[in-house]
Amino acid sequence: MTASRPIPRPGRRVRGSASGRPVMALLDLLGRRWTLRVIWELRDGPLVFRELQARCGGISPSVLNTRLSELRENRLLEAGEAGYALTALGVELLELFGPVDRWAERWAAALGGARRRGA
Amino acid sequence: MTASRPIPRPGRRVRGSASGRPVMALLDLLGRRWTLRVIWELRDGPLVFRELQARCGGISPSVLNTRLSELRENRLLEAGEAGYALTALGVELLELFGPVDRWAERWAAALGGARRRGA
DNA sequence: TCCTGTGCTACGATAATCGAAGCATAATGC
DNA sequence: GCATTATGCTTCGATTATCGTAGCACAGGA
Repeated sequence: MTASRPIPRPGRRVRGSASGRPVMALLDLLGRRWTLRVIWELRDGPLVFRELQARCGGISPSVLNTRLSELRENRLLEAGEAGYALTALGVELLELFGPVDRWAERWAAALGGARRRGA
Repeated sequence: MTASRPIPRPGRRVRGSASGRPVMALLDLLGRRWTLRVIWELRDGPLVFRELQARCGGISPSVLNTRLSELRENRLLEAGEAGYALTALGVELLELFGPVDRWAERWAAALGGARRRGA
């Protein structure tokens, strides 16, 4: 255990917010590197540790394990027979990102159409 | 110039993904520390630099400036008379988080009701 | 001129993340 | 029994991101 920051949880004080408002805890949790990506990669079903690691582009196992712990602690994810899977709560959260996926396409179109820079 | 990581953009390769899929770029962008929070704090209107910094719990100005650059570069935010404000795109993205806010409340309720640990 | 507020930079210190290697366990094949 | 493979996961040194404080340059206002 590397004993990093406390895992953000609703009702607790979180990074940069003394309020403990749920959304602040959520933003803290999701704002950590790879967290959003991990949830995203589990959208089509459970994945074992190493497969999940690969899907996340070779994220280092220590960080992945840390993220898995945080997400498990917050009941967004659980370990089962087939590997790690989103819980019912996790699926709900993921579903909120469905529109985000579609929006990202429009965002890309807006950026690509509006400017002619970069690659 | 600290020349950190390249700013993620749709169509470019991003952290842990060679695909350049818009949603991957978005996850990379939003997965950086304080990014979600900055967008969130601008939900009620423009804020000047220092006020935004304060709302984010005293985030260090260098990081805030980095985040602002990234968000400006991606047209989610712009600097105007009254300070920094979300663009139309930024508002759209924020609106996707409306359900997230409500969901966070239910999430907190689920966690609080289901377990009796921690403090 | 002296405040105050603005956006923002510099820089040393600290914490998070990386990258690679490896451990312990369990299942499989021989 | 013994090697092989796959599993979840740990360790550790190196790199990167973020922090925290101080301060600069500019623009009013008094």
